[in-house]
Amino acid sequence: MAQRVTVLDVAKAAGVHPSTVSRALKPETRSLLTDKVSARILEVASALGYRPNGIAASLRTRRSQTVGVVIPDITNPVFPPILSGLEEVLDAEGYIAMVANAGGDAERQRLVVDRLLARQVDGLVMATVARRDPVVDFCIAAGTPLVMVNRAEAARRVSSVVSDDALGMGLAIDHLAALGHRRIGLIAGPQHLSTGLGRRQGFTAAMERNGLAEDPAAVVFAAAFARDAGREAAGRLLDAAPDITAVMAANDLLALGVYDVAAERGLRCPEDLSVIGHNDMPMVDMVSPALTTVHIRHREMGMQAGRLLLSLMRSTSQGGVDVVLQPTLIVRASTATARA
Amino acid sequence: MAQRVTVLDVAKAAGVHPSTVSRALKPETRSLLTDKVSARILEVASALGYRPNGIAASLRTRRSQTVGVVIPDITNPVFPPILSGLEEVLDAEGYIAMVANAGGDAERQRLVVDRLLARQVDGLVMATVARRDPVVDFCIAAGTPLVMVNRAEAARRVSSVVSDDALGMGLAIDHLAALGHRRIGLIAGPQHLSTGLGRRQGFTAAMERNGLAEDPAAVVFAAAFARDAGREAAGRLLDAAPDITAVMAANDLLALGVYDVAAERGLRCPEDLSVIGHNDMPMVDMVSPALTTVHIRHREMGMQAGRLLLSLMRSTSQGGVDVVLQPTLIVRASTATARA
DNA sequence: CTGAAAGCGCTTACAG
DNA sequence: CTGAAAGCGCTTACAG
Repeated sequence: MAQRVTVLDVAKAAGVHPSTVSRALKPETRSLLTDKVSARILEVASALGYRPNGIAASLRTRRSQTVGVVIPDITNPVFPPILSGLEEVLDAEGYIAMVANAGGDAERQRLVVDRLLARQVDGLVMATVARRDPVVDFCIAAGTPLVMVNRAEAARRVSSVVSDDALGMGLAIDHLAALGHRRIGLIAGPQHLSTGLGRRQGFTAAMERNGLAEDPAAVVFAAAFARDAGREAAGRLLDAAPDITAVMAANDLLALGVYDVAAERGLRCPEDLSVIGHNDMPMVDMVSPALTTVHIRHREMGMQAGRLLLSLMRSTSQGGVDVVLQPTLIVRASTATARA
Repeated sequence: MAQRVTVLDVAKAAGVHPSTVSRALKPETRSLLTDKVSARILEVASALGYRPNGIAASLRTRRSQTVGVVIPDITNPVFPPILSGLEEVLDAEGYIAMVANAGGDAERQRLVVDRLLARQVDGLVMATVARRDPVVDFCIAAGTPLVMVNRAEAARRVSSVVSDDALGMGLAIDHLAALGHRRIGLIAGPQHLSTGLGRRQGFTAAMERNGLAEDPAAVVFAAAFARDAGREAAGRLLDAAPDITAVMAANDLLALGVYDVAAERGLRCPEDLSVIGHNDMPMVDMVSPALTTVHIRHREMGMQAGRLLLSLMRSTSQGGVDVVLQPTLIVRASTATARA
């Protein structure tokens, strides 16, 4: 109802030309006008309850002031803080986020991106990316400014913000080694995701650096970064390598799966088995035992992604930038001296 | 780059008028055309990589196929499942969600809504609403289809989807009463929110129904639905009413605050003190002891809100509908027989 | 069944 | 410093 007032109405009421109204309304061009004129226009506009139609402006300027964000599962607790940081940065510059919960399926993701592009988003943030990802090809072909967050693709063609997975695993393994653990199992994540691969490689490197032998039987792959997948993998791991004294999980949900299996089998944590996670997602300080884990600043990740995208959208930067955040180790109650 | 192709280009390439292209592209109007013509147009369009400009279409049709979602804090675990359900429903009908993390401040919320309206959203979902909320007045004045989710306003002017707070509290108190608890404390939430007020009223009604005396000293108000506020309130509660054998918390985060204080004071849960939460947010099954709580189907809540908004946007319904979801009680390890 | 015209509401070179 | 004109890319009555 209210949205019937247009620049033309304001112009008429103020006795000026529509173009003058337009100029009065944006702070950048307001200085072109006499103070008296712009003051009158502003007054009339607010009296009439005028609200500029952003769609019309977008069509004319070819900039929608809108950014598309593609997320695999908003329900995964790592994403909300990323989104929150991203929005804070974007919002300050007048951008609004179109958030799409796209799931893990590439076909569906492509459809979602297509819809976002049809909506003329000025930029795209993808949190869904696999190491080789056809959806990325699709985005690149569209020529829209693009940033990946949390995960990167193998062929580093696009700017990204990720955590230093090797560093994180290094901190964790150093901690276990210092506690006297020698036989450490790994529950690795999906290897088609950069986090899955990077953390597994980081594990191997850190074991080597600590002079520990990596037992092939003690490296097990989870089908997904999820608690039930962790449960399943933990079962396999403890069957194949019952002598391990510690389990490194590629993320916190997998670590919770380890908790489940340990409880089932009567293994006490940390007395019989130390467990480390990755992410430091909300609430893992409250589980029992409180989880030792690699802390990633997800909010900061989102903010950095926002800044990167902003500079891309303004052509301030050419892209090809990888921002790598340094994680830290949070020692809690799930790790202890290795059992004899 | 790709986005240079327009209806005009397609029309020229296909040897028809732009309006014919437009008709060929939408399934609804396609039947107006000869199969041969529309087939050729579709072919040419895809060959040229044509993607309709949604902004231009929106300007013309005055429908943006876009919905604004205002959330106080996406980082609060109740909201992601709501969002997920909402998007699923909206997405199926071709709508995209603009999600704004607006915080708790009314001034800022109004600004966010203003921006969403400027972007010409076809509808609005608010998860931020207080019992009396100036932002709602603002939205109503704008005349945009509006649905509230999770919380409702006092003066039921707008359609909403909420949980039956009285029922939830009833289930919880019945459970405690059955376990022999007579002196039950309440950590109530903020009373300016419908959930805070409704749960407190539900508590009182349920105590009465069970023939239990409500001790005024044993009802304490938390400043916010947050863990630290719960901690602070739990301290006050246990000081004022040290003889209580159970604490009912108005949500899970408050319940976790109770856990913190109980641990500090050497009270064992559930042996010395039973605790019940509200929401059944993710991970509360993993805390120690696993939290007994009132389960709300947040995803369903989002889906219902989506359907309500859809019918409002299509003028299929007049609004004024309140959808109330029935919660269930999930009994876990934080409640037990009352101590002697 | 298809075309020609108008217009959604804004902004921005171009004049003056 | 302000106005007049054109056009962003689409859709939809209106003709024929």
